Amino acid sequence: MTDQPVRNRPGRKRSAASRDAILAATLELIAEVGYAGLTIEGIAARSGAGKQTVYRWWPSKADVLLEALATKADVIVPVPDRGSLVADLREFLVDTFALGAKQPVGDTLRALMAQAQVDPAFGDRFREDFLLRRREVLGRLIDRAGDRGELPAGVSRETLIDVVFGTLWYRLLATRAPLGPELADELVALIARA
Amino acid sequence: MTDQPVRNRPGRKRSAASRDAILAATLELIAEVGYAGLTIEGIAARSGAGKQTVYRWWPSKADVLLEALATKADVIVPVPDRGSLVADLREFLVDTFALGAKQPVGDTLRALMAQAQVDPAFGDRFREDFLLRRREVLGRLIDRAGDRGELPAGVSRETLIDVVFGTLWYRLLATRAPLGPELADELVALIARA
Amino acid sequence: MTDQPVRNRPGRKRSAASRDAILAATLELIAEVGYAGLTIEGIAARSGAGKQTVYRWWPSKADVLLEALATKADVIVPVPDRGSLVADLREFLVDTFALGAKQPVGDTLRALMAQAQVDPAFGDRFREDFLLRRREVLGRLIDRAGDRGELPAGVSRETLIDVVFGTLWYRLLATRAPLGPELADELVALIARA
Amino acid sequence: MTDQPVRNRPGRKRSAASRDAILAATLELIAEVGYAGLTIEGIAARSGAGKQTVYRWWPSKADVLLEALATKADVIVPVPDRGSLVADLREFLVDTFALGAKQPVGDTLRALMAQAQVDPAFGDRFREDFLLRRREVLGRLIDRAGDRGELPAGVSRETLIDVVFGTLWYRLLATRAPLGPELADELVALIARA
DNA sequence: AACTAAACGAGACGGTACGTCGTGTCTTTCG
DNA sequence: CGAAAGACACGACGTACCGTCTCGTTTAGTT
Repeated sequence: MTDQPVRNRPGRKRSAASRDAILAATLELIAEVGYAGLTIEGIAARSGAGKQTVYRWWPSKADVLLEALATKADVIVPVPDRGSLVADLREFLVDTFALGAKQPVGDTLRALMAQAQVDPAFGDRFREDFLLRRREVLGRLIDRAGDRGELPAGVSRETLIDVVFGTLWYRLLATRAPLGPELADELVALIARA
Repeated sequence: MTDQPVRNRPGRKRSAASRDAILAATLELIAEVGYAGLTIEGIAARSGAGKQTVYRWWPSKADVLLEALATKADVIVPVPDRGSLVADLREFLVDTFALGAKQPVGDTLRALMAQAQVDPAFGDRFREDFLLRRREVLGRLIDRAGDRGELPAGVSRETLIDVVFGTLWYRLLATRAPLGPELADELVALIARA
Repeated sequence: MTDQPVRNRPGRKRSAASRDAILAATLELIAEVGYAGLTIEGIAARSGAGKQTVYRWWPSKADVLLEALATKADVIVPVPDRGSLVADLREFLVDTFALGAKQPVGDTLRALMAQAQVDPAFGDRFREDFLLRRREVLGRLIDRAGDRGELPAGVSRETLIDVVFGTLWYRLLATRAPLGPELADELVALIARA
Repeated sequence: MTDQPVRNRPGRKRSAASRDAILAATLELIAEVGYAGLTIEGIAARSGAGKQTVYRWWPSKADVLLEALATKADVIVPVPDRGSLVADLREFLVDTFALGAKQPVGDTLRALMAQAQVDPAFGDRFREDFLLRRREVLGRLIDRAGDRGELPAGVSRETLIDVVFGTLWYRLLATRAPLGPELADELVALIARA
């Protein structure tokens, strides 16, 4: 995720043990002290690595966390074609909500989105490496519905995606209301009915 | 915003001059150095106040910023009844988008939402003092539409609000795509058509 | 000790209750938290007085302490004439050591001497109001011995005083060895034998 | 003075440049602003070191000052045997007084003795690292005189040391009278005559 | 096998900001 | 009008992390 070596440089190779220990320590710490209490100093201490080793491979604590998250829950899951927008969208939403409703995952996502606001460079990486990949999945689903003529008029593909993810993120970030299947049903109703 | 004394306590009264200088300095600094570069130390120095004075009245820099924002753009604006959901909602969205599209306001909102994720106590205050007030305004508009029978079936009042604000915030936080009248039209189409 | 009124000024008179409460609180606090932990803030809080009231009457916490000490143990005690330097000096030393050996008195004296080094203005007041008065008492005793021809040659009156008080203070400040009658005997021996 | 390395610990070594800069800055500052005006903040700023670096190696500003003093005037100077108590003691006193009469040295000593009263832990270090070493030097001189039978009866070795240093310190701390060779003569007379 | 290069743990370094404490001044209200 | 209460500007405190920089050690190629 951080580099594509290919070559054959001399010198000691990157230690997979360190990498794993760092990512594991990060996940432990985020659960124990929260994102605000997470520090590179703490990650290094907990993992038994030196600070330099962390800085060598990740530009910020948010990037460590992003990679740690990726090791847990992979971001790209193909969506099988269930034959209709209603069925496809419902399945996608129920799966996605289930993931976000898991406490540690939801907390991490909130922290990363927060950091993306404060650190623009990380924001770009977060968009690229996470948000856009998720949009693509939903996008393919919507394109299939478009081919079937199931989409509402007057609303662009991109805006539809914004509405779906917007509602999801708004619940996560703002109201912190539960993400359940009822919300999935309502969103499906809103989009399919239009 | 912090207290409603009514009191007759002895002792020197809170200095309005200090309060104003602090809020003004905060707005200057957020424009100059951004939220990440904003510090209580810096606010105190720029405003000519002591750090203690800031800490006495606000629990965090985000709270200062929230109050500073409130002095600039008041949060509650009544929405006149234009006779139909389409007209009401479009006007509300265009006005709201126009505010959020202003660079300093949008930046500040993003920073506050970010901080709300990281600092749960501030999160509660932000919800209470800002987010819920905005929801109320939209809620009244939707209730009027409900009375007229203009609302889509199968979607609750709260979820409708989530969809509208969710899309708005998602654009602000995630895609950073422009908030223009076209988006307003699409949202109106989606909701009114359903 | 700080002022000699005589006057007929208008306005409310100085509150003796406040003065006493402040001095009493000071003695309590010095015992509880030591000189370093003693603050004007704390004295005011403990005594129920306002900080301003303390500042109005004493220039520093050391001055409060000096006056509090004076209320406890009066500084000038006449020394009866026992007929010889040996007897006079021994009595003076035993009495003086007994006072300094009392834990709170010794601690306070050490603190005041320390403060006198750090704050030159207080140093002058301490010398004037305390140290010189003590020297005078010993000086009179030595003068009587001089009249009797009991003093060693080659050592001035002032230097003799320096030697006696120097040894006393050095034990207090530096070695913190006990101040007992044996030391009195040795000093008497040294001076009378010479 | 703070540690006995010998070690083979990993990690970057202590920077001698920082140490020297800190001690030098301390001596400059004590001359410019006095002990009360001396702050760790100021020492760090003047020396170009970080505050943490100062705190890492010294527990208080007094300890920095003590070590800075030790780099300037070494504390242990052997006293040559001049053949008699009178000669030895006079030389010791004249040398010692000359040192203490130097304005910055005297000021620093006064400040350290003051701090030793206020901060008991530093008091122990001051006694151990400075006062006792000086006592040893004088002690050896007195032991030589004892071997020659030159000491007054009825006065212990330790008390003799107390008398000499007591008089010296009392002049420094209390009367602030000059430390000149006349005082040396008088002390020699007092002790040798007894 | 010797050499070179990089990664590693450890930890000191110059910094910045933190949140708190005490100072001495001021303003307000009460008795 | 004195004295309480308490807000204020100021400045230093000691701490926590930041991100960088040596150290000495370990691990891989490359000669």
